[in-house]
Amino acid sequence: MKWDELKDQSCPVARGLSVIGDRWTLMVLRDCFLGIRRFEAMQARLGITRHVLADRLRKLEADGVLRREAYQERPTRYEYRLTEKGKALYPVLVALIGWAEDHVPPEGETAITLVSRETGERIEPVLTDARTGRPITHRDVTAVRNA
Amino acid sequence: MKWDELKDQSCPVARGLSVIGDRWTLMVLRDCFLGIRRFEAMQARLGITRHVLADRLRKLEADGVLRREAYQERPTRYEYRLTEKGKALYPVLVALIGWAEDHVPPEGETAITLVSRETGERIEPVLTDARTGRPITHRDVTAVRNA
DNA sequence: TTGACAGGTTCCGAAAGGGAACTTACCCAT
DNA sequence: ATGGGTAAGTTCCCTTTCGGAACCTGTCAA
Repeated sequence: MKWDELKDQSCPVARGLSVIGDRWTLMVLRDCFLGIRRFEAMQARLGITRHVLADRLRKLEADGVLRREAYQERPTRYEYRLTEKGKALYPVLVALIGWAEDHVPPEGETAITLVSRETGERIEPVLTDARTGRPITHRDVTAVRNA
Repeated sequence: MKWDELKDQSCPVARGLSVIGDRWTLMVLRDCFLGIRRFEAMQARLGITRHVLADRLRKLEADGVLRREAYQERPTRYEYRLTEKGKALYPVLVALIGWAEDHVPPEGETAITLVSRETGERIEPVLTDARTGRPITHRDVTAVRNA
């Protein structure tokens, strides 16, 4: 299978990965959530090559995850902002952070901590079922194939 | 930056992606969660080339996400199973599924639905803070850099 | 001895990625 | 007007990775 055939698959994992499954894409989105909006800043922070960054931003815009907005004229310069669709990816990023914090120990110390904007306290992300309020693990949940 | 330098970074997103940031890795893990354990079966389901699949399985084993277990001798054949570290990735996969279901519409119909193993009812994954029980969105949470 | 099965490995050409320099278009200070 | 700085890309070249298909190994069964 080729990579671009993924988006047409019926599996939601495949469809999701067709957008964010790339090596750099979630790193770009991490920076977006941190408020980084400009090409130069992203390139400097990520260490990604300019060519690849330009390509990823184009794709993310095409997929509706980012939107490009002119922040000055003459010369026209654009910055990249998360759309609602992009902001909806936050739980994916947080789930990944939670896993990495628990299972992929850093060399030195962890750079960021997620805190409540309101109380300033550290948060502990856990995925729950909105209906029952109970945590979701692979033991409680099973996937059924739709007929 | 090269890809394999990522695992040494202080950012948990980078560390997480150093393990599962690859194009195919989460697809492989999806199959693992569905109970697929053998090379041939994965290769047939994923359409990934055998070479890349062998490589990914090796890396996932080296990272402690999968463990290889002999299921027969003469000739020795191995199957791949999720470790606890691997099982802990379930929320990441579910968060991705949730996002894709809401924001990346399929061509036809969605192949799988997550249901409670107990009640059989459809679940609605939502990321919450274990302390307060409240949903986590980018609006409620902010990242602070550790000094 | 031929074939099937399972889990790989090997080979090749094609596509993607890394690194660095170049381009465009403007502003500002000398 | 000349040179330097800023920002967002693009272009070039070379290396790495990927996709596709064939081949290998060990065993059993017909």
